[in-house]
Amino acid sequence: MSTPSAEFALNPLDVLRERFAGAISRLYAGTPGEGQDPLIAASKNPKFGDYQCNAAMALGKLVGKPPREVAEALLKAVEIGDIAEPLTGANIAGPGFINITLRADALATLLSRLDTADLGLPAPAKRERVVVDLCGVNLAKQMHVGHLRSTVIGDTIARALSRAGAEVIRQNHVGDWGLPIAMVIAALIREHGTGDPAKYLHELDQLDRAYKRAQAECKGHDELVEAVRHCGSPKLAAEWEDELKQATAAEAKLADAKRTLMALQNREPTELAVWKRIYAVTMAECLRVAAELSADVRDEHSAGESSYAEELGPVVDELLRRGVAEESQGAVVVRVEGIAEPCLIRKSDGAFLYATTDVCAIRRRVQKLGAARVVYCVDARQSLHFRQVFGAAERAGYTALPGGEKATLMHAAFGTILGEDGRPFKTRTGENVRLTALLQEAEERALAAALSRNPDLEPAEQKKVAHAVAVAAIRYTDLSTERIKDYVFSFDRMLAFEGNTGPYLLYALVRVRSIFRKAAERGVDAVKESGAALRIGEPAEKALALALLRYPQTVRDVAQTCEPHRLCAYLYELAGAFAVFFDQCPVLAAKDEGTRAARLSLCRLTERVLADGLGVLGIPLVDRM
RNA sequence: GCCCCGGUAGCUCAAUUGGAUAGAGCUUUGGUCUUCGGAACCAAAGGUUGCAGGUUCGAGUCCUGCCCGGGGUACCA
Repeated sequence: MSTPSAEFALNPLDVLRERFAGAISRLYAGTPGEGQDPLIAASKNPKFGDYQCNAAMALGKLVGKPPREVAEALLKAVEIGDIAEPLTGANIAGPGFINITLRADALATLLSRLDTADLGLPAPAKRERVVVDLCGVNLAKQMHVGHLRSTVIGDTIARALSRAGAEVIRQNHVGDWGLPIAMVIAALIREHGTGDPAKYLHELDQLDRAYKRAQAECKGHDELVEAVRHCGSPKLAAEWEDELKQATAAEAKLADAKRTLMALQNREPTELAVWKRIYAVTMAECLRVAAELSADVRDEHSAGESSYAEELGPVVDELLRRGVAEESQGAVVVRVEGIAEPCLIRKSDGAFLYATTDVCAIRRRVQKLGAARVVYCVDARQSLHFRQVFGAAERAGYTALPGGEKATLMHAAFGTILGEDGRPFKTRTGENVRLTALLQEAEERALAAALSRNPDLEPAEQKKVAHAVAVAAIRYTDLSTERIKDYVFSFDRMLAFEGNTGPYLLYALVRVRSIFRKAAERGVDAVKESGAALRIGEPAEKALALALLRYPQTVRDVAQTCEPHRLCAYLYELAGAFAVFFDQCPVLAAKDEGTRAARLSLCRLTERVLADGLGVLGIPLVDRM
């Protein structure tokens, strides 16, 4: 996420940072203050100017002079006359803050640099390769609310990285292997025989039911039953007859599942055919749901657990041989510094675990795919698991890139979606809420709300608008707060359309677009005029311009930190700045043609940044709503 | 027990990673508008940032100890 050199910078922060750094190094060469960060920041309060330099306090400490004296020296030494109003003693405030106000013409120049095809985010010469682990579909299960955050946040992080110039490889770590799947396969073969599974298996709902059935059938083996069985009392055994029968049946089913798992691992045609069918049926449905949420998760992003099956044994053996792993209580573990619980990579019965797969995944992603960064967009409850796996991979040397540099592993953890009761979000019957159901209800509500405000909405457009607003509401809610925090799911709040919501941002886009539509109706050549020179006069124009200039760095920050809520907050502020501008600065009815053209340019740029930003959030765009 | 995460206005959340008087939205009250979409804009009201110490020019942010809530804690994924 490199920043452009200040010479071509469009971000005032970059320009000011460079100029003040220059002044500091000239003034304090050879002193402890020489390398002091200029500490340039956008001012929170307009009365402190547009930007501020906060370095004088730290410098004062370093060179043993009063901070205000340092500030005085700084503002005399720094050369920013080309972009800022002249600095005088009046610009020094408080303990030594230097307040800076940009010149209107400089603002226009900077804005024109933003007005390029890439909106200030040119592709860097060296594109960093990043793997984003997202979505996490499970075979034989519908996409439900438990997949929402990984899909939406992961997709947005991937988009931000890509927009900031990274080469992104999305990886859907599909849960397509292991005993649970074997249980389903075993159950299906018992129920339908060994014939072609395509003949009886058509949709995911069948599998969803089969999965639950298989889970239930294999359960029933608890410690109480075990105790009764072993106590040898005929009386107790008679009383517990049903439970014992159930347990015996469950054990048989479980044994069947384990046999099936072995068969699957040996690529037996019957089991493999059922597995393939389950895979096809599941993915067709789940990828369609992902697409409806405008998440870019496609078949080629799938890298299921099954694809690591062949690597597990050799990796564990290798780690044992190299002394990275050790035997412990019959199992194989990798001990990780600073964590009490070791990372378990082979069970005492010889089977592998999900940690084994994840260690192999790191090896593949870094050493084969060449990822300099791997971002895991996974539930925060997996935090310990990833600390263990990252530590194990590190010890194994799997985080070393082919060139020798070390890859960065990051768990972009997110909190839980809660119901109104504060417990994890479920249906009244305790089921997981399906994403299709969620989306459908959101669309119905969105349509009703849209029609109540805009009854003239063309029937042909209604479906598109309802979908865009629903996706905007759902995604924005999920993205707009810090991802580590839990949130309570509420249709009412996300579709309230007032304040900080996805629909509000769409509304801002619709309003700016309607200006151009109106322009066309009135015969104004908006395309030509909006290419006119920018001119910043009114306070509302200036505030909008300052907001626009922050866009590229905001996207880079989101890519760096994997925190989409920063982009949400930015876009909300931009939408707010535009709303004020829209309120106070007539565009088509501007007092003269020059002003109209300049304002059309500002509108065009606002439209482009809003659309681009909404695109990074994965929110579908509309012209009307 | 140990580990991780959270605690900010009545409610939902921010706070540019240590900067000025902690900001938005919702709610409430009042106001703006013969004008490009009122899903708007402006203003008022609302705070011991869980508690107590510490670090320093400066702490919601960092360090220590407590309190409350959630989660995780060796052979499920």
